[in-house]
Amino acid sequence: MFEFKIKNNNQKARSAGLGQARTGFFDTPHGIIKTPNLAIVATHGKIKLLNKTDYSRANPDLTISNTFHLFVNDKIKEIKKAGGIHKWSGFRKPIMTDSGGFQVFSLGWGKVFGIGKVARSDGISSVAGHLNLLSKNPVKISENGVIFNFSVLGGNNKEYKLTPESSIKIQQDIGADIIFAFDECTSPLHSHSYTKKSMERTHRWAIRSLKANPPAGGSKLKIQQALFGIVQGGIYEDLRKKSSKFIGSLSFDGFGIGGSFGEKQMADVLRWSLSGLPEEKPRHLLGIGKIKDIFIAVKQGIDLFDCVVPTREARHGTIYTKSGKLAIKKGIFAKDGKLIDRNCDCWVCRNGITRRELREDFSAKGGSASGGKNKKILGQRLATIHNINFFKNLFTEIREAIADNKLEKLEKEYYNYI
RNA sequence: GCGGGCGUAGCUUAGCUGGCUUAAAGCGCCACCCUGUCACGGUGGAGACCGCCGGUUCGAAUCCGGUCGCCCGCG
Repeated sequence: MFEFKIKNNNQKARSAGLGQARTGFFDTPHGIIKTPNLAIVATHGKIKLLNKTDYSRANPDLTISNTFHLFVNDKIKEIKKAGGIHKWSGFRKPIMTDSGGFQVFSLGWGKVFGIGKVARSDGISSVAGHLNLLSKNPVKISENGVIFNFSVLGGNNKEYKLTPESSIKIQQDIGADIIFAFDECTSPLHSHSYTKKSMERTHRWAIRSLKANPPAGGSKLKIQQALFGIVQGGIYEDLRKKSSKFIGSLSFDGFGIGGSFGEKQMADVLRWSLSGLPEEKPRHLLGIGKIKDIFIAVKQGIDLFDCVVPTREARHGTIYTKSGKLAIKKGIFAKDGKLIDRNCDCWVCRNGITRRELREDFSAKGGSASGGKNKKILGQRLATIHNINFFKNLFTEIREAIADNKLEKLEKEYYNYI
């Protein structure tokens, strides 16, 4: 189990200096994941708005759920009782869970400073310059773990605690095929010294996570979960390389590249982050999924991704087509009787839904207040199904292109996104 | 014909015992945004000479008269 077979590592391209792209198969208890591939985000256990039928229509290859959100929303017992997340959700393909480490950032510094996974260049210059905001951070980090308390932001006074051990325990109860070590995601706003301190703590947490979930291959435990360690180090070359070497030396089943960074640093940060990892194990780039970035990462040798982009943008009315994004809520589509994408084979397009119809399905109009809302949700559901299929096809094309050594050519076909 | 009600952004309305209104909101429209989901979303923006004419007043969307249009009763 959890064997990773690299099928095509594009030796020719590598020797020509054109990149490290590779294809492979990752064997899990719920099927083989062809790589490169993308996990569709299902934070609370299920992809937002999709019912069981929609799942079979969208048919994602794998999904990723979130330890922190399932924990805080008190779903763990329910999932465990059902016999794990596959039975609980009805999705029988590979599932991952994130450890909650990202929420240490997204609900902490990310929220306080209003920055996201990929920080924009015009943001606040540094955390050090805004120490007055320290007291507003609802996330308290210590060597032992992390305490979340949202009362500083006006929430209730309840505390939620996660440690490497408890995160792993929860992830075992959830029972996904691939789980992640507990870490702290840092941002480009953090200084070298803080990032170093945080990274070293994340390394200690990695060892603790590993101890709490011994590798499946070498253990007699019945737990059939692959554990991925996470490389941190922010935007700093020395730290990234160090983290890569350290995490890469541990007996993880695969690796995640974590952290929030600036838009222009993607390729560099990835190169440094991958420098110390063993070739024969899968590498997952956490949270990245804009098409431009996917190509950058695949060329660096990333095997797996997860990202909210396909589903969140679908809910916000952004429809992906090969010739570019369609902001389907705009007025220009009110009389557009064309198919959403005539080259698309998704369930929505196969059923002949036009742009005008999909736009109408995003409208809150149409009858009673609740009817309007349901109608709006219909559009969002259809868009979600379409976008999932779009990204699924994108990755199929990427795998084929790597095998045919035509990745550069494929990237050019997506010029609208580059 | 008589009595009553209503006419404010593209739509639905708030304001209507006059100055806090350079007229407000929701929807719609436009632009931008979304990267290990606090998000069925966020941030901006355009858009109204308050039906029309006249009067009272220092000052009227708000009061008065007339007029046009629509609605409801009674004939």
